[in-house]
Amino acid sequence: MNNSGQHSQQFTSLRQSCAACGLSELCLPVSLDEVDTRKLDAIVERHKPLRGGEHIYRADDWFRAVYAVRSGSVKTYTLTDRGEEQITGFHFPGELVGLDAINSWVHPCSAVALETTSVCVLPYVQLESLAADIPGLQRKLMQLMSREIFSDQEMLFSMARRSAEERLAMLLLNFSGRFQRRGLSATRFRLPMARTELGNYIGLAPETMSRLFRRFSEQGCLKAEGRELQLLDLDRLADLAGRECPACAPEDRRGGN
Amino acid sequence: MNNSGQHSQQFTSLRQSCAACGLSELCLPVSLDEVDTRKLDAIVERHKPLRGGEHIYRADDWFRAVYAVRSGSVKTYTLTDRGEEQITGFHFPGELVGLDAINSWVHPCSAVALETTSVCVLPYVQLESLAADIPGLQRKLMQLMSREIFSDQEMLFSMARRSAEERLAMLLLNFSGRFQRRGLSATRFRLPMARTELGNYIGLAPETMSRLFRRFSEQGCLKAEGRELQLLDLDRLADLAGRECPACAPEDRRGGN
DNA sequence: CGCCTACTTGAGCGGCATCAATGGGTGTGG
DNA sequence: CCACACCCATTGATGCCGCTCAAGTAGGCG
Repeated sequence: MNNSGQHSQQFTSLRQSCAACGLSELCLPVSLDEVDTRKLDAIVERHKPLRGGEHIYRADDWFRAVYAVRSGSVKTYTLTDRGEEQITGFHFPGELVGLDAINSWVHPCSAVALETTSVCVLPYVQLESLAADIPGLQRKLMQLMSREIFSDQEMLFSMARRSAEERLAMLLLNFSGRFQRRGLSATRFRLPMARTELGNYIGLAPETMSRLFRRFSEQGCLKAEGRELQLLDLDRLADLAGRECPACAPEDRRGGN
Repeated sequence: MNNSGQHSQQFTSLRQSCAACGLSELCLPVSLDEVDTRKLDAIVERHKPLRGGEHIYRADDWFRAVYAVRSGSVKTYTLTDRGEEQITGFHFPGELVGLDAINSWVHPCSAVALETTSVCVLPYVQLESLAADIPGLQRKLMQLMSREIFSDQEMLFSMARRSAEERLAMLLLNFSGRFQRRGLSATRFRLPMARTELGNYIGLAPETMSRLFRRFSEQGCLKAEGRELQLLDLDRLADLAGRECPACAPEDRRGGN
């Protein structure tokens, strides 16, 4: 539809190598030797950064490559049959986007930058043949996909039965852990997305999100100023996320009996 | 527990080859030539069938292999921190189980046979090196994992906002499609699991499941006799699954207004 | 300055979990 | 063969959580 000009700017000197990338521990090249890393380097395309709101690909686009987030953040989403946006994931530096298209060769969801974001483009056909050459790369790819399956399932069964409070606590802890893996603070970070979007992702109405943030603040385990978050009590959040369901509070179960 | 004798039958001639397996279209060997299929055959272990209730592996077990369901059906589940079972998936012939363990080398959930079930054991280390030899196999593996990611995400965002009615309709259609892919009837099948388990999977109480089945029957789109199901109106079910949310029924929205 | 979107706060209601009790199906033991 | 236990399915009553609606505030941007 829209999408600004994207005036051709292929001249950017983006030949930063995988070897020099600070995310190599999180991304693909882990455990590759110098030669293999160079081979990988040779197929990676790096373009100029995307601005917030620009799409990496759209649902139903032909699948050509997977994308490694290098900086910034990415949101993936589909449109429901009712035309509403349904967010399927948030992706931070060191994480891959587009793996769900390998099976059908068509992207089942759209991916859009939430802020200024740069990604490494990994053309899939070449990545595949490279993986056949380099056992370590093949293994790493499989591991990444396996982890994606696992974390999706974890989210899945988290959503199924858990209360709104539990869902939000889990999401905050999930973010906390992912920021920490990147060497950032586990307790203090800035959300790149609106609260509405967080709510969309975990299946809660914006109003509920607002009330939850206030409740968490009142309980002293959270401080929020706009998108700037500070987790004040990780233990308490873990309690909120895990234990403490209506059915297992030791005292106070319903009026009678 | 129960189940007839199944006297130790190690002598069974279980060397049925992948080439002869009717599921080859669904499982791994698709598009492999005769030589490659034989190589795959060589690493596949086939044991005697499991009886209902027997485990393939348990959560926290060391990861050694992935498993292809050949006949019967499998349920995967974890225990929540509250000690309750949370079902993470149902798996039918031609589908792989255990892919979520590749990343950590430990099974994050348990897998148990729902009925008499036979599986092909695919030792992962050997599968991995075989995949490096056979590009077609590598691609197929990646596709399978990609599909798993996609369908998990689909389930995920299906659960997030949808009503109980929509969830059940989606699940029934999902099963219908999977039975059809195996060449079985899309409208008539026998569920291998209890309704309680279905409800557990989609996050609904058993009582709600019961009421939903009755409602669907009254609407004439379903006939259920115990675990024997007959989908009478797939179109109507699709409507229930997709459109028809509380917010978009054209008439009859709330009392007032 | 006006518009739009995000966020907040309050009021009301409905969907679905929960509790409770019953009935059927099946395996088990007398 | 029947009695019993156990699990699963059903049905009704009750109440809470979180969605919906409505209104107001605040912040970003042309």
